[in-house]
Amino acid sequence: MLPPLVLLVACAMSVAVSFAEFAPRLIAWQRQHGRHGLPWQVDDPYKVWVSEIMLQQTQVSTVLGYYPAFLQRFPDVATLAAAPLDDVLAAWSGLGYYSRARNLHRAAGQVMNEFAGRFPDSQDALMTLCGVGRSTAAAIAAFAFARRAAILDGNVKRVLTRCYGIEGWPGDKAIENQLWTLAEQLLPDSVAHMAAYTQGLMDLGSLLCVRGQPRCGECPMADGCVARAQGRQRALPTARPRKAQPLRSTVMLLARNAAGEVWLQRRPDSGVWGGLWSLPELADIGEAPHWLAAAGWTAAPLTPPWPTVQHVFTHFRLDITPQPVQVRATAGAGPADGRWWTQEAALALGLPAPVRRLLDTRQDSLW
DNA sequence: AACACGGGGCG
DNA sequence: CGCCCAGTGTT
Repeated sequence: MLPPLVLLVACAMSVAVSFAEFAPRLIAWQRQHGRHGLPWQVDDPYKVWVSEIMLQQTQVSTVLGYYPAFLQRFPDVATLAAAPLDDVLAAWSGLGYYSRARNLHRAAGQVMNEFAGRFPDSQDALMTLCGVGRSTAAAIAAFAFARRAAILDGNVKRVLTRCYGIEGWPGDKAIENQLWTLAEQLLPDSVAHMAAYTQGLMDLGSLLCVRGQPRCGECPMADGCVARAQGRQRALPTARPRKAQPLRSTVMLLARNAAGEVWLQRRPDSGVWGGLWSLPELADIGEAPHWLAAAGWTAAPLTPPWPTVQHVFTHFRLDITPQPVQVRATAGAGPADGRWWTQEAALALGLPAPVRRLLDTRQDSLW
């Protein structure tokens, strides 16, 4: 472990890879360590386009299992456009996200009808095709037409946010705009290496700069990576903000009889705390008199509730208002699914964590 | 079980 | 125009 001062100095001195340096480093790395010989790394916009659509949300290794047969069945855009949609869907079978296949078929028709069977060669024109957004259009433009267009997919976002220490969720418009601007600033000056550069970005993001365990030791940007200098690889890109969990609230009835026992009832087998013994729950304190009457109990006037406690689940928060009530129970009375328990016996049961806390002896002073 | 993901759809 | 979704794989 380095002493704090050394870390501080290291942070202060670390400088991100300069914009001018980024592309040359990436291109050199791609030449030596990137992917080569993929079946879509050819000079044919149709083949590039099909691969880019398949590669949306699908890994290279998976696409490799489907691409050759698809290309054999639909060797060019005219064949694809003329084929029945069902044939296209059949060839797509197993790749998932079938809207991509429908869009592919529609876009083939667009190329035939609106572009006379020749793929448009600009990012903007490519974006008019169904299923082709800004990033996919840039990839096709770069690979097939050596256009100076910036891609920005999930892999690239990871590389850029880490290398340049960009904080904030990339789904935010402001952050995404910032990333697009950066992606364009990093493009190589010359159009000559656009394919290697674009492939390099994809490869770096999917081979080294991965989400879980980035292999920084092999990364060409390592010495100029802000995230690495600060040990924040895992913190970038910033995760989507957890949408505020829905807040539910409930009243838990702490009913005690003359013997000091507490009333518990078994919860339904399904749902939260399935099958556990727990306290009776009411949606509102105002229901308490009716609930007690239905139970066949004579109760003392309600005292003020205990302070609300909050319990956090993975998908929601639950505010629990504990309402104590002293009852004079008659034998056999009470809801059918419950019974009286001594405190000791109750605490030996499987209880929801907040219920256990409420029954704990430390709460005795509240009674 | 939660998170991630490019483009489309919807309000 | 901005927010959220569908559908699937990964962690």
